[in-house]
Parts: sequence; structure tokens; C-alpha cells
Amino acid sequence: MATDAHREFKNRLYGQFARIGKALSSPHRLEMLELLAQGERTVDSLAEEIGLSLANASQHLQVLRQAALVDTRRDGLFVHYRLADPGVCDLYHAIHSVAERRLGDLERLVREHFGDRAGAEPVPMDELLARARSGRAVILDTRPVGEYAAGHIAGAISVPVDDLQRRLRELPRDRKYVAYCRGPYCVYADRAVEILRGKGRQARRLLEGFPEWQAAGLPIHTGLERGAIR
Amino acid sequence: MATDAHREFKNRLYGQFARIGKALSSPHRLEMLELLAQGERTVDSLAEEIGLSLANASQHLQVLRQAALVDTRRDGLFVHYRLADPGVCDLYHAIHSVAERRLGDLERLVREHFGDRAGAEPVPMDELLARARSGRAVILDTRPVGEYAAGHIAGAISVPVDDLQRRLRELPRDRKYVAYCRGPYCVYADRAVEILRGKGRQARRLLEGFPEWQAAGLPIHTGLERGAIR
DNA sequence: GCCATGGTCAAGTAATCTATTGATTACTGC
DNA sequence: GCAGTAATCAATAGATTACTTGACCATGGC
Repeated sequence: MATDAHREFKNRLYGQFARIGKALSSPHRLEMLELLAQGERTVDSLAEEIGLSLANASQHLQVLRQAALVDTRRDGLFVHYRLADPGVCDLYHAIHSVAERRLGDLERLVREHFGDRAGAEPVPMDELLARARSGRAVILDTRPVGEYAAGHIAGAISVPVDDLQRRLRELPRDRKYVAYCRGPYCVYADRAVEILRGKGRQARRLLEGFPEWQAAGLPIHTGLERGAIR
Repeated sequence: MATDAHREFKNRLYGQFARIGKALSSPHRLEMLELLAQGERTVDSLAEEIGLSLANASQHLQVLRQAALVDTRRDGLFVHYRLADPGVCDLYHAIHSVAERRLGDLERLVREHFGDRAGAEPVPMDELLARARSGRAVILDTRPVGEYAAGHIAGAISVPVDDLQRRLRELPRDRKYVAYCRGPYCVYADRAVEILRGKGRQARRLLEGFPEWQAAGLPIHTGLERGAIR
């Protein structure tokens, strides 16, 4: 019967799409994707940062791999995982955007945790680009240095938030600072702004994070040396 | 401990995003979203088309509603479900696009079912827009008439694929036809093209479907009368 | 009021998913 | 080859999810 064959096809078709949906259905896996959006990482480092056992992290990563969202590369003892496709970032942002607009619980949660963030006047990406080009702002990458090395906003300097306190002398008082981190829900940049303001600097955070900057096609650099912005 | 509070926040945060992922993790729910992208529908009509029991369909719809992907409206005896936000379409397309690029199984499945579709030279959206504006093509909406009424490509006429055979006399031989349907994986337009070509008409299908046209911001109309394209 | 219809709720079972544990594989350096 | 580390595999118990059934609620027509 033709209709049965057709049903069967649809079941398989939507089954394929559901593979991707299933991969996105676990909080831990979503957190992994966000970390991988900063650059490739080993199983061990993901497990530790998220607070999972090694075996558990490995299994989650394999779910992601079977959904073709991530890829691997072996280097000696280490297996490095990375996002398989820029489209995975789009997917991630599509979820963010629906969640932000439609989930009241999310808004409430963020408000409770961050307080009224609008008071700190976050800088949107296009404004930062303009300010950086004209040399009117120093851009601080507050993520761990490994993530900076894997890719950062062109012209940014690496000041992991944990090092900020003791590296303050490198940051003159007469400049304006914009700190960024992993994304809008990451606290590193907020903490950095707090510290900087406490020490008399003018500082604001980037509204978004590195993955959004990259996805927007704005200038980035890789490696540890500071790349100039253009 | 601050780190514990922070972990707790992250768990809740990603838990919120995972609500959306969970909603996308079932083939049946994805099929529902695709149908809802054509326009609002009742529980019963969704259940019947997908082949689910009424109770089961209702429960799936509630998962979608709790993830804030759909909304409802009651009209007398009927409860109409609709997509809650255009962002849901984006989300859907993001899944499609990753799946198309990365899932070999999907490609294989589609190839087996549709054969080599490239031979039928599907028309991309921008080309159809140009051809329609200059009057060089008749656009046929091959979906059920209810979906046409809920929204269709401006200038298209409604010819549900099941009615096509007996309405052929309405379609003069000296025109060129472009048929479209629910999306790239829907067979209605393919069937229509087959029938039309079998009866000596020049016909091609639109590569995408109505939701993609709408998401692209191209001109649409609602209602049963034929709206002119501009 | 009663009935018919569309839809939801509640309970139960089968299937699936998650996280843990301990064993095993893959590779490096000696 | 052996020891040590990174990661995966295999087996399991506990939690979640999917679907069915039958009861229940909401609305409109009589």
C-alpha cells in the first residue's frame, strides 16, 4: 500500500530530525555544546568543568557525535571534541532566542541571578566593533587562556577573570574597558566589570559572547599573541 | 559556597534550554511542528494526519506547549494549536540545515525515496519570485485547501494534489507551472509535477515550501480568494 | 436539563534514558 | 615489553518518557 510506505518514510524522516532534537534534550549536553562553541576541548576537561564523571561525559559526547553535532580528533592520549558545523551554533542560538522570548521561567531565573543587568549598560556587538576600530576601548577576554588561544575577538587581550585582580597594574586608569566571555549567560565578564569598576576603571561588558561574535562574521584571531583589530 | 550556587544556577539555566530540546526530541512532535508551520490546526486533525490516538496527540501537544513552542485558542468545541513564535520556524530550519549537511542517513533516505530529484530541476525561491512578478509562471498550491486559506504564496491558486487530476482543464497547456507544498520533504508538489508533466504541461516544483517562503519575508496572502502577487 | 463531540486527565505498562561502577582499549614514554 | 594516562565499553539500577485505556471536563444544539 502506498500510504503505508509513505508513513514509513515520514517516520524515518522525522526520526532523523529527532536524532538532533534528542541530542539537545539534556542540560549537560547543551552545556557541553556551549563550551565547545568556545573552541575544542578534551573529554576530561569538559567532564571536570561541568562536574560529570569521565565515563558519563564520554557517553554524552557520543550522543552528540551520533547526532553529528560534534566531531573528534585524536592527538596522542587526548581526544579533542569540537563542533562539527557552524550550523550547530545557529541551532544553539535559535534555542536561546526562543527561550528568551517565550520562557518566563528563564527570564525570572536570569533576573534573580544577575539582578538588573541593564543598569550596567552592556555594549552590543556593533557598538563594540565601532569603538574598537577607533581605539576608544580596550577589549578584555575574560575566559580561560586556552579559550582565548582557540579564538578571540580581534584586538582583545587575554585577562582571565581569575587573574584580573593581580594584573590590574597592566590596565591604565585612563582607558575604557569592555569585557567579554562565553556568552550572555556567562558571569566572567560581569565579575570582571565589577572588579574593574571597584578599582576606578570605566568598564562595561559585551552583551553577547565570543561565539555570537564569531557567528556574526566579525573579525577574530587565534593564537596567544594579540591580534590587531581592523 | 559560591561555586555551589553557581553550579545550581547553571543547572537551572541549561534545564530551561533543555525544555525546548526535549520538546524537539520526538519524531511525532517534530511532525506536528511542521504541520503547524502551515497554519493552525485542531488536535483531532493533527492526530488523524499523523496517525496518533487523540489522547496521545493531545499529550504531545502539551509537551510542546509547556516548552512554549505552541499556543492555543479555543473556538467552540475546537482547540486550535499554532506556533507560538516565528522563532520556532527558525529553530526548525536550523535542525533541517544541520541534518541535511551532517546526517548521511538522511541524505540516503531522501535519495531512496525521491530518486534523483535534481533531474526535475526544482525552482529556488528567488527565481520563483522573479518569474511570478513577470507573469511567466502559474503558482500552484498543492496543499489541502485549509492550509491554503491559512496562508499561501501571493498569487498562487489552490489546487490540492488530490483534486489536480479532475481540475486539469482549468490549467491551460501554454503556461508554465510551479507547484509548491509544505516543504522540501513533502511529496505533494512532486506528485503534482508528475501529473502535470504526464498531461503535457511544463511544470517544476519549488525547492522549498510555504513555511520557508514565509520565513524569508516574501509576499503571502491569507484567505480563499487568490491574492495578486506584487 | 440531556446528549454528542472535542479535548484533557489519570493510571498503568513497556520502552528508553541517565549515571554509576568496573573492565577494557588506545596510546605514550620508558 | 611494562607502566601510566585518556577515553571508551558493558552492565546495571533508578528515573523519565511514550502510548493505551477509560474516565472526566467543556462547549453547543436540542
